[in-house]
Amino acid sequence: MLFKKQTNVLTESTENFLVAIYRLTHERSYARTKDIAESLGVSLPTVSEKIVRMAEHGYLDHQWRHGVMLTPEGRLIALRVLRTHRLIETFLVNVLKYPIDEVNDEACRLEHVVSERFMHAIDSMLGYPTVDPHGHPIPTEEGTIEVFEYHLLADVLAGKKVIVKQVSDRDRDQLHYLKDMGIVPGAEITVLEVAPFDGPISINVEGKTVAVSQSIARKIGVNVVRIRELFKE
Amino acid sequence: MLFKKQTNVLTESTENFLVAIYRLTHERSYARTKDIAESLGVSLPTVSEKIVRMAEHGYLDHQWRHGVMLTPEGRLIALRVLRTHRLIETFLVNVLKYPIDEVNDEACRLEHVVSERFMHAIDSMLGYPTVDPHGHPIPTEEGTIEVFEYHLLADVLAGKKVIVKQVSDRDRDQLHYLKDMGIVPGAEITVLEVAPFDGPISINVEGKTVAVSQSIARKIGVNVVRIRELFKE
DNA sequence: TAATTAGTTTTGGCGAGCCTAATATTTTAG
DNA sequence: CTAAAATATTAGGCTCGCCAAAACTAATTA
Ligand SMILES: [Mn+2]
Ligand SMILES: [Mn+2]
Ligand SMILES: [Mn+2]
Ligand SMILES: [Mn+2]
Repeated sequence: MLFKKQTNVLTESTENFLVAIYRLTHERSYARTKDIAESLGVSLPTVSEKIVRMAEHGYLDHQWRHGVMLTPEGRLIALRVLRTHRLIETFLVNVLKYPIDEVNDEACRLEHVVSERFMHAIDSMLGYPTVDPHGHPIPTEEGTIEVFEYHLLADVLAGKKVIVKQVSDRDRDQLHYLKDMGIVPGAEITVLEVAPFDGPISINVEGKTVAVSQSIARKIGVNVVRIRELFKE
Repeated sequence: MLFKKQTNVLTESTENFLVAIYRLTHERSYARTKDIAESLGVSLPTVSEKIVRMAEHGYLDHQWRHGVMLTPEGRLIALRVLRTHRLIETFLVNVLKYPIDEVNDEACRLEHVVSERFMHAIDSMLGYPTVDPHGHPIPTEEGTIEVFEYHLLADVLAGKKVIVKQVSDRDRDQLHYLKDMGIVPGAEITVLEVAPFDGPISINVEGKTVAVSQSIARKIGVNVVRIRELFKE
C-alpha cells in the first residue's frame, strides 16, 4: 500500500487541483495558470494563490510566471484521486446504472470522501476493472497507470469495422451526444464513407447509420478489429 | 419531491449541525450549546457563532442563552440528511458488507455529497428499506419519520425469548462490543437470568451465553416474541 | 441572599478559498 | 523591434469554520 493514508490532510480543493494539473501536464509539460483556472472553473488569482501554497507544501514545482508541474509526491496523490474517481465512475455505471454522461460530477464529489475500505469493497465487487466507463485507464493502488494507444475513429478507412474503446470525458454535452448515438466503449462501428476535405464521417453504429464530424471522430479511440479474430476457432 | 434541491447551499458543517440538533431535541425540547459542541467535537464558541449564522438563515430558533430548536425548514433539511445517512449505512452493510460498527463515519462523510439520483439508485437496490442497520427508522423522502417503540432488553423477564430490533449508535466502541457478542438487529436472545440490584443480565444470543450490564441492556430495543406467534399455523 | 459553579457568548485571531481590480510580464503580431 | 494582446501575479476584501481567553449570565448551594 504505497499511497500514504495520512488522515486526510488534503482538502477537496487541493485534490481537484492536483488531478487537473495531472491531466493538463499530459498535453504540455507545464500546466498554465489559465488552463488550470479554466478546467476548475475558478478565477486566475485563485489559482495563482493556491499554486503558491501547494508549492510550499511540496506538491508542485512552480516555474514562476510560466506554469507548474507535479512533484513525485503530488503526482502520487493525483493518481490516487484519479483512481478513486474512475473506480467510482465504474461503480456508478456498472452497479447503479448511471448513464455514462452523468457520472463525472458525482464521482468528482465522492472521490474526496470515500475510505480505503469503500474502495476495496467496490473494486472487488467490480472485479478489479482496469478501465473506467469512458475507456480511461484506472491507476493501480501502487500509483502506476497504463497508457493505451488507440487508433482514432477519424483515421479509420471506409469499409473497416472497429470497436469503440475510449471516448473523451472532457465535455459532458459531447459525451451525451455520443451516448445518444450509441457511441460508447464496446460499441461496434462500421465506417461507411469518409467525405473529403475534413468532411463528415458516415458510420453504422449497432445498426443505425449516423454521421459525425472529423473533429469529434478525432476524440474517439477505437481498436481495429481484425476479421480473422472475429471468426477465430 | 418535497425536499428542496437548491444547488447545495448547505455546507457539510451546517448539515452536521442540523442533524446533531435534531437528535438532541429528541431528548429535551431545546438543544444546548454545550451538548451540540460535545456531539460534534467542536469548541463552545464555534457553536455559539454557528448558531447565530444558522438562525439568521432561518434554520434555527435561538432562545438566547438557553438553547436552540429547529425551524420547520431546518427540520426538513435535518431529516433529509438523516435519511441520506441511514440509507447509506444500509447500503454499506447490505451491499458492501461493512460491519455494523464501521458505517457511521463513512456515512457521515458521504451524506453531504451524494446526489438525488444516487439516493434513488441505492434505495431501489436495497428494496426501499424502512430501518437502517442499527434499527433506526429511515425518514421518507417527504420528510416524515416513524417512531418505533421497543421494549428494552433491560425490562425483559427471565425465560422470555426476544428479537433484537435496535441498538444505540451513539458509541462506536459499545456498538463494536455488542456486535462481537452477536447482539445486532435480527438476533434472537433468550433471557436466562436477571441478577437483582441492577446486576448483570445473563442471556443466550444465537447459541452463546453472555452477560451484559443493566445500563447497556437499557440501550437495546427488542420486541417480545410471543410464543404463540412462533408456532403459528 | 450571597457566593460558587456551570454554561454561554464576546473578543480577537488564524488559515483556506474565493473574488474583483490593478499591476506586471510575456508573447505575439504588425 | 515595438505595441497590443494574452497571461500571471499582487493587493485588498469577503465568508466560513475553528480556536483560546475573557466576560458574562443563570442556576445552585451554602
Ligand atoms: Mn473532485
Ligand atoms: Mn471517466
Ligand atoms: Mn456528516
Ligand atoms: Mn444508524
